[in-house]
Amino acid sequence: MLTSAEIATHVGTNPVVVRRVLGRLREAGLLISEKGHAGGWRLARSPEVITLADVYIALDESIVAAGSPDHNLSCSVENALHSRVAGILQQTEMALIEQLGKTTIADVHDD
Amino acid sequence: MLTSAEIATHVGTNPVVVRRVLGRLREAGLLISEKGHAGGWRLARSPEVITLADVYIALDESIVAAGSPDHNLSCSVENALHSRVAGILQQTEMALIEQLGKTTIADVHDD
DNA sequence: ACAAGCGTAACACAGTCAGTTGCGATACTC
DNA sequence: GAGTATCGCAACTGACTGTGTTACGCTTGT
Repeated sequence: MLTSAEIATHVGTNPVVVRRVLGRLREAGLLISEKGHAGGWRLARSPEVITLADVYIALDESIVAAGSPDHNLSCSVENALHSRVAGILQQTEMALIEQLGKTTIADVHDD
Repeated sequence: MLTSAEIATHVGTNPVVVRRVLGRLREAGLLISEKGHAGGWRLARSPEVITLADVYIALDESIVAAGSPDHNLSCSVENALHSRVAGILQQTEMALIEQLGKTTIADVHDD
């Protein structure tokens, strides 16, 4: 069980920033936070069953993202380009998630 | 042969912005710009042999990029995490480029 | 009651990017 | 040679974003 302040000190930032990020992981069910005296943060599940993909998805990063096609755009070339690129990006994102899914928190910790 | 002003009007932006972007494609050898009266922009090669990967690389996007590992960081877990993630991202980026390489400008144009 | 912790809102600050203006250099036309 | 159209580039602005910070309320254990 670690407090926001401890984590913040360790990574060189501010407790509020830590709570902002970890809060999203809590919403996703990856972490549990406890309030009050002796509160703090801990993993919601065993580190062996949390993958980097879980974290990536929880943070909703979508590094590889295609914005919506800006409907009603008159240029057919622009449309065609967007379709193709969007397809490729989606495919790439799935590949990324698949790769991230192969590494667990425990794997990283044991290196 | 199109001028920056024509292209800018078409995509709804400013000629200078167009020149900024297309200038990078020119540096990469994908486009040729001609100065003076009746100048403008044209493809440096046939659209059949320019791929989306060429454009992606020319623009140096690196959508999927891992910053340098911030050398000399004391936390071994952080190090291990960075190594693994960087590897996955690099692999993903290569896959993206490979996919982009399968589509040429001509392909997009003919849709 | 008090202290320690999270949750959240509000604000400041720096960085980034599109947009804009201005000006010089180049090349074509007359 | 004068005029005009174009690119090349630098400088400035404004919007947006992300981090950091402060402040305050709520929860929990001693």
